[in-house]
Amino acid sequence: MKVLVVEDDQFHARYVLDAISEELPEVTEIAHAINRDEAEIEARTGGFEAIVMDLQMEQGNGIDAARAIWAHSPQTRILFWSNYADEAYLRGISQIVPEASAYGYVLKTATRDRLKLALRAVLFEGQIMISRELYQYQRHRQPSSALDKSEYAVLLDLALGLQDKMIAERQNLSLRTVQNRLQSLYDKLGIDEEDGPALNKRVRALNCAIRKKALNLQTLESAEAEYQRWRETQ
Amino acid sequence: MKVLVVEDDQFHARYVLDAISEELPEVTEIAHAINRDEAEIEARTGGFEAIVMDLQMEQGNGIDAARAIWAHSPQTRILFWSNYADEAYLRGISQIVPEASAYGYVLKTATRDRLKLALRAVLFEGQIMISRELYQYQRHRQPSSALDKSEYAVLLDLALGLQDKMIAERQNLSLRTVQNRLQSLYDKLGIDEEDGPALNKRVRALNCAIRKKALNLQTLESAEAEYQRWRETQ
DNA sequence: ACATTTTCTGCGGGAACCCGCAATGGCGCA
DNA sequence: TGCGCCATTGCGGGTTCCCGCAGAAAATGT
Repeated sequence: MKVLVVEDDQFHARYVLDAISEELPEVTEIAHAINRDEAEIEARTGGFEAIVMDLQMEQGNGIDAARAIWAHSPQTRILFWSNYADEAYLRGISQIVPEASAYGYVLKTATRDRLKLALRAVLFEGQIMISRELYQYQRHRQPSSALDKSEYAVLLDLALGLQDKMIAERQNLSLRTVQNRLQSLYDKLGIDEEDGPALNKRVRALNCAIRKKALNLQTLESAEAEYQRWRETQ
Repeated sequence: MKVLVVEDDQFHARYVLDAISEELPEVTEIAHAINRDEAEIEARTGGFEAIVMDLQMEQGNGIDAARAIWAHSPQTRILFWSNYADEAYLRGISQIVPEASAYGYVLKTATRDRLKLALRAVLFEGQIMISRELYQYQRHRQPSSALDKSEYAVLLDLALGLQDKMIAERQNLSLRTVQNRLQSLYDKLGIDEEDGPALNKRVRALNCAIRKKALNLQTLESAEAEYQRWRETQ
């Protein structure tokens, strides 16, 4: 079994490499990439069955790297190993994970035992394994506070700075429907329940989404890139 | 000389501790805190002359911790050791650093030699030392693209979601002047020069500020807390 | 098949926002 | 002192945004 580790922090890289060789004697070869370019080249040419990847890397972000890798070899199992329990990351990943693959999400603050467990479960057994801290965001039939898919899509467009008309065009909705989506977005982000004077709901929504970790810098960058691509074809 | 290291990542903590004992034999005692509470208690009771602190910690952020420490002992020298070269951090720090103290900002990606240099320069010699990657934001007489103090203040209020009238009240400006500030903010963030269809400038400004690292999650949290405090006294 | 609920859509109005124009008032410089 | 420059402020108008109302369309339950 061949495993690739993508991690730019040398200490964390060593830690994972050690954990892998301890927990998975089945692994015959371990490679190590320290940035996105290296990772994609290695993944394309190395024929790895499994990858451990840090989501925060210097150039680009881990989700885009994973998308590229999965586009080329959709059966690759990827364990994401991240500092942050952001809903934004989990949403980004679950949108791109292919049917044929397995993935996991472990926090760097997890114990060594939990990391080892995830390594075995995901890389070797092909299970899906998500850290409990994130699982709350997985609620599909939600308690009214989780964003559904279309609301999240509108949130992304709002975050880009698009106006209602443009969002309607991109989502193939009428203007009024977009405004309804925004309304429920405002509700779910809890914007009106704050007392105090009136706020600019649009900006407040972006602010809250970021503070609640529903969006983060990588999400914004990805959405921006996607929007620019969309605009070329409009 | 007594030094306190505030760092929640065990590997990075060990790295710094090693570097300190190698580079600064003058240090007689090294303590280690792994979160904000520990850091404040240690700093208050330990009588440290110098601190090395990670800006990203689990609870609260490093800047608020530094503010609390400096409020209690303003001569303490603090070397910030961070993963990110965000303008937001530098602005936050330079607003709270007391006259009597010295501080430094080093990236975790810096070489061991540069870290050692910063340790000696800041902790021992009491110099100011800022990583080159960040120094670009220090331009006081700026090439028209850097935000001046009042523009940054308006940016913070905008980011909170305040509307023009409220910003005017908080900054003691007329409505129209706030709008002028917003105008120059939009210019400097480069919002109009994008082709494409019109955007919602307010949201776009927040988006750009975040992508340009002029704001980050910690900034938003701090500004939010400060705003809530202000509202109590209104 | 029918009734009920939910979602989508258009219309209209009040509020907030963006910004051009012009008047005022400080500040430096010759 | 006088002149020009720039920040500040008020006014007005066009645009966008937020949202209540009500009808149309779709989904759901019986």
